[in-house]
Amino acid sequence: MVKVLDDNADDGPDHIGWRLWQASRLWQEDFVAAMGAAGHGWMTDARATLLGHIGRNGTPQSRLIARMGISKQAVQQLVDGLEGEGILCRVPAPNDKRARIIAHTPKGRAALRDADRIKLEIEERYRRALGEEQLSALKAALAWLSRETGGKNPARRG
Amino acid sequence: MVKVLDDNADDGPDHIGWRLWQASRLWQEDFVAAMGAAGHGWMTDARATLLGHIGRNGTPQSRLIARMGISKQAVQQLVDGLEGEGILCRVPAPNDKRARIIAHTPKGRAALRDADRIKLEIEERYRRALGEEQLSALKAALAWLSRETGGKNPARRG
DNA sequence: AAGGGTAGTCAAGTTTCTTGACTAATAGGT
DNA sequence: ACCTATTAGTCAAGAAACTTGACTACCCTT
Repeated sequence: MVKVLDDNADDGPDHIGWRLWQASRLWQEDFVAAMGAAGHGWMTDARATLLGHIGRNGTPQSRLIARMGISKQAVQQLVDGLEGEGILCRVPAPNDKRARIIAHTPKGRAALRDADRIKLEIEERYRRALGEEQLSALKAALAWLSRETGGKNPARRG
Repeated sequence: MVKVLDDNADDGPDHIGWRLWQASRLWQEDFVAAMGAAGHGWMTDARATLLGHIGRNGTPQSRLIARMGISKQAVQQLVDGLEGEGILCRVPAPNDKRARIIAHTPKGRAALRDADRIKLEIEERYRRALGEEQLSALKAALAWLSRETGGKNPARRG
């Protein structure tokens, strides 16, 4: 009879995928919490990700779709929600009557400033703990993973 | 009139949180795809995360809840699903008539073997690309982030 | 002007995770 | 033994973040 011993009783799994998931989740929790504390209670993980892809002068919705690796309908629904919150607005594109530019409202720009500040604060916290060298290595490694494994993500299908 | 120039037209945002999210997502995509190819088409991101927390000899549901940082109902539903797929089963705990041990079925153990292999394959791919040194640095940095920022996660409420 | 690809919308459904309300068993103090 | 608080788990309902499928409107090429 085998002794009933839980072989990962201590601290959970240990493969790199789990660590990535965990770290990502914790970063987002931190970020959303800090944004909430700064008065932007509407912020969520998914919205933060979307907003990160929108430039200061706006970004065509089609480009958001191409970049984010999720379906165009998902992007649309996220934008719908943020439009409803008064953070984003859709303006017609000058060249193409089909296209819309997703841009920040004044309220959105205020949130953007706070978000940028908070991102830097979190990164600074990481830097203090890991040290400049290890943080740089982390960023470099993640950059490779995003580029190499993610480069082939062909905007999905329709 | 400002020139309409999208300031992140090239490759998206660049803060560490986004990189973590991206890397995590790509790992999971790889893993789920490889598991699907190995005949385990029922595998999803969330299920992979849950299964990673279950020891070879089973793990009490309450411990899963404490570890995973999600609500007990979420764990329950995930387990329900995997029980329905024939991957997991709930056996009564010997000491405590309330408790249930979540354990693998034979089918679940087969999946576990494939999962372990695939995790190693993905990690090996990362190792070839990043080199041993950079991969170690990545793992060390992620370990810190999980431990330090995540240690205070008090099993939520509920 | 015709046909094919692109930009976006509408509708409906799935997965994953949430809060709230509940039952049953255990643990501790009196 | 008895009451109470805590712990383990379930049931029900719902929100968030996605998905596929079907559609319209526009652009570009031939």
